[in-house]
Amino acid sequence: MEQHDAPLDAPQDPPRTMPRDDRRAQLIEATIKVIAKMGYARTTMSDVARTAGLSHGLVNFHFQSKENLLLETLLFLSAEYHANWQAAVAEAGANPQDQLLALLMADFHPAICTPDRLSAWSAFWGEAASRPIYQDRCGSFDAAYNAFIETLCVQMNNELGLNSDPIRVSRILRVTIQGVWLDLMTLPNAYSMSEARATVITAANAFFSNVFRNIDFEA
Amino acid sequence: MEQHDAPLDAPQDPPRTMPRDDRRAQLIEATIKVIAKMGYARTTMSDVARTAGLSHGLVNFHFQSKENLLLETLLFLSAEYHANWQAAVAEAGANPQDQLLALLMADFHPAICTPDRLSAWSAFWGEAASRPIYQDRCGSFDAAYNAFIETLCVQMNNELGLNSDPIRVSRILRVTIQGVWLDLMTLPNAYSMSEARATVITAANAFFSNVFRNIDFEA
Amino acid sequence: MEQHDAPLDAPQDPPRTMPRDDRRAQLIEATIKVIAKMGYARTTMSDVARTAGLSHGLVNFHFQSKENLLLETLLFLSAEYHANWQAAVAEAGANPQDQLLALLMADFHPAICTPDRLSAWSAFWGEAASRPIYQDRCGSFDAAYNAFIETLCVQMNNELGLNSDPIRVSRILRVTIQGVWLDLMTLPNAYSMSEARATVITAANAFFSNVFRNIDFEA
Amino acid sequence: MEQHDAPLDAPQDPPRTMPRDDRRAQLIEATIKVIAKMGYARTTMSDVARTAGLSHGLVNFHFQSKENLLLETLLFLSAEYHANWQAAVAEAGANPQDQLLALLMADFHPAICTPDRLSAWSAFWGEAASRPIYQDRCGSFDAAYNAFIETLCVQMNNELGLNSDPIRVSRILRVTIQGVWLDLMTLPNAYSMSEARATVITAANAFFSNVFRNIDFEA
DNA sequence: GATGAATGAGCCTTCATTCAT
DNA sequence: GATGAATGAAGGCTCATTCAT
Repeated sequence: MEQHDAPLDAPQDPPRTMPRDDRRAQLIEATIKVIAKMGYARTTMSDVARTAGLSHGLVNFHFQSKENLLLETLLFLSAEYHANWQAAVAEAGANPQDQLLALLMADFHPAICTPDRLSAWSAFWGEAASRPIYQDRCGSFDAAYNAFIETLCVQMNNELGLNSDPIRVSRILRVTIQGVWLDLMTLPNAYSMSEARATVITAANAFFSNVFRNIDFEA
Repeated sequence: MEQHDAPLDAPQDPPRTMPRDDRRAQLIEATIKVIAKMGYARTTMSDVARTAGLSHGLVNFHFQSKENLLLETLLFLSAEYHANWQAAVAEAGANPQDQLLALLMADFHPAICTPDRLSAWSAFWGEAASRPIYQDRCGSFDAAYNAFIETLCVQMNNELGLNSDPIRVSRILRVTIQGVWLDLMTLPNAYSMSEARATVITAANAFFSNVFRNIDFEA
Repeated sequence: MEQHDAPLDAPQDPPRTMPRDDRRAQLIEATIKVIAKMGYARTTMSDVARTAGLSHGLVNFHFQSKENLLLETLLFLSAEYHANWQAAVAEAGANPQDQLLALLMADFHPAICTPDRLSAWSAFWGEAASRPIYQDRCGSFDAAYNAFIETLCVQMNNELGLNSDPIRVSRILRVTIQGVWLDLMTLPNAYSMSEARATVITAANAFFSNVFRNIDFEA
Repeated sequence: MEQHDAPLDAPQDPPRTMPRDDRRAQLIEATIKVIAKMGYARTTMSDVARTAGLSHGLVNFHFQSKENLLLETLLFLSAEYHANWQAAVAEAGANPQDQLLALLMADFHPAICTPDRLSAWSAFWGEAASRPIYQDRCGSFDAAYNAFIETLCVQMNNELGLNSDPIRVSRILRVTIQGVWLDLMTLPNAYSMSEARATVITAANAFFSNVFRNIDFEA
């Protein structure tokens, strides 16, 4: 506990004071953990503080209120999610088919698709129905995502000479990912991550002439 | 609401005491309403009692605890859901194609697919991740449902001479319905019930050679 | 449960309706049991009704309130206690020495000195300090008892030519019985009833020249 | 009570926050007062908090539950009782006769023998019969006490050449003190503290050849 | 007389929030 | 910045009491 007299260059000791943003990130990460473990309804400020290894007074200092802490946590998850698929798509190049595959697989990126994050997302979804302020961040995660996957479906149709309804197809792909996520959270004996990926690819293949037939799901 | 000065022959006057099961049903219905409106986390016993027009003591009298009231509510929803699709399938006859259509559309039956029930389901899903006792009732609603839709997919494949993976296809159909439900709850400007049905049919058509191409979604 | 059509002369079946006083006695006996088991603080009307095998509505019907039920229970115990030592003394004849012995042993009469009754007495004592209405019934059980044991001590002094203070001696004998009772209730490994009797006799012998030296404690 | 307009240098102002142990002691003292006044059964957390001049939330903060608060109060009384007679005996020197006198009189020490403490003890005794967890602390207050008074009785017998049963004698002395305490609590018109002391000494004299015949009870 | 559903006051407890140090 | 004691609103639960049947 004692810190006075600490020798210079003791890097393993967490500093007594940290930059604002680091503390905030630390607390948000703790919030995700607690929501995942306890559920939304039974998440308390003390749990969050204890998980972060901080005093509970600090949580209010940095986030003003529990309401705000939870909202900021959702905003963080939402931004992280957005950044993740944006990066994946950017890396995929200009080809719609590559972009769609990148988009579909992005949700299974290990930084995003952790048990804690899946649980936290589920918890926020459950509350969103009665919390207008959560809705536009939870509904489909991300309006830009919806717009983009629709665009891709249109481009795929054009490229492949198909005429399926891109709105419905993109919706099915989106909710399939969502549903697979929920399965991973909820099912007593859930299937593997590879099987989850395979399921999403199976859906995409059904609408786009099997173009993803040679994908390796283990990646 | 007022009853004073009730004219002679006012048969609508609710009896002060009711049979146990009727009161339980009444309280469960109130619980669904409150969860839908307030969300799981902010549902209180007083809300439930007030919504049912009863004293809060009665809720504990019939359900012993809040925990138990919520569990019984989930069990009720689960049983209701199960009974609904079972009835729909039974009515559809022996043809797998008719049975699958009946199954897919059953979830949109007006008795099941009300805003209150959708919201309540969402709320329970959100909690299920951290409540093992909820999981087997929420996971996929219903293990029998999963088994049955898989069987139907196998039969459809046989009949239509297809060889898609029935596990993955049935999973996609299931989560598509789930996802469409969540959309109806969560999206700021959700689409219509017909569009919801159409989306599910679109998914089924993609896997089963368009056999449902002539379905009327408005029914 | 069914009682209709009961053949004449079925004495083993408790009658649907009982005389007032029998029901009251039945409920008081149940109250003693419950207080003994649960303690005063955690005794509830429902416990009493359940122990008596009756509906809890009946308890209020017969006793108007919990407060009154408890008071009447104490009055019953008090009257029973009084009647017991009165009868014992009456049976002992006119000799003060025999009367004192009868009085001291009366408290160990099997009708009085049961675990349930001892516990119930302890519970009422504990409450008496803050309940003026209990005090004169609990303090020394019974003012007549105090007066009588003092009289006996005076008579014993006269007969034996002693001059100990009869007030203090009678007080010591009284509280010794009380204390032995409490021990039987409270001590983890209490001593036997014979040892309890022996202890009281030992006290009496100390003040009255060993006149009770040949008493058989096992009786 | 009022503090507004407090003059400069008002040192009596209680600090808003206190060390944990001080607050605990303060709350235990308040609990004793409330039990004494209301009895065990009607003691509420709010009463305790109000008596201590603190918010009710603080009681749970320091004691977690009512159950625990009451248990810790009993443990405190028990420890206090033990420390009191230990100190009295230590001060009395090595002579068994002096030690026994010190032990018998210790229970009337003004720090121990206050109306509030006597009432609280009575209340706990009353509950102990149905609370195993209270029993070993209430039974005879203190197993060490029992052992010690027995030892003293043996030593007194040896010194005085007597052969009374030390177990029964020590038991009578112990329950006489207990009974006198209960009298002070319970009797409508209880006798004085001096008379209480005199009664105990009278008992001791009866068993030990009047060795305490010259004691001044007023001390 | 007897029943048990219904009521509501009162209690214990939790927990978000404040604030002196 | 950081801490943790302190507050008090709010909620779950118990249980004595009532009352229609």
